[in-house]
Amino acid sequence: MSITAFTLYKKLEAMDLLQNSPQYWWPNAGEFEVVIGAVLTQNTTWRNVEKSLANLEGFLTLESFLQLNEEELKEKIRPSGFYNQKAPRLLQIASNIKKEFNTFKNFQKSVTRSWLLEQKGIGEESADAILCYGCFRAEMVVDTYTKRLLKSYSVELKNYQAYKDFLEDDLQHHFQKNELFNVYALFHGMIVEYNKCKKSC
DNA sequence: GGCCAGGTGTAAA
DNA sequence: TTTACACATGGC
Repeated sequence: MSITAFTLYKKLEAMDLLQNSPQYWWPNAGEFEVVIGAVLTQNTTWRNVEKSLANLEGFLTLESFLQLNEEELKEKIRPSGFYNQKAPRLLQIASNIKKEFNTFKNFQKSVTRSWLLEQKGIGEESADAILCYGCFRAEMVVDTYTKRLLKSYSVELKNYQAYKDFLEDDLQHHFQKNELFNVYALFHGMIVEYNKCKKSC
């Protein structure tokens, strides 16, 4: 049987999955460290990302992060894997943000999805995670959990954008425009928490 | 011990 | 335009 995005959202909402989560689910949403976390969590558990973020204490703002050299960064993000490629990519991204927008505040206000996708190390999911949780934009994040969950309802689509459209198009009809950021942010969060819960509960 | 995690870039078909 | 593969640590 198939399902709509709105029905799925309501099902997950009724499960009260976010009771122990931050307001917008992603820790420290609206901070530069969301950019770091979005890259570090690629094919990596959040548990391992947390170790790296702890090592980066004091270097989690755009300006302080740019004080690090590549070797220092590699050492600090080692627990979240792929550090040889994530370190140079993160430094390049941070440097480009500084050059293009000067401050993280300006970045939040002005960055576009296509600008993010031009950055090496940021694909579609990371771009949406940064826009949604880092910039408070109404952009739905699609990850492997999302695809897996939809598949269990016989929804299988051809690419990332098709999943994003499937979710956003339906939800736009059920919420006011100013509610969408919150809905998308929590929807993705609930999907991830649902999968964690499925393993441990 | 093997499998997989809140993916992405590149090269080959 | 798809598909295969490298990238790497740590928990279960």
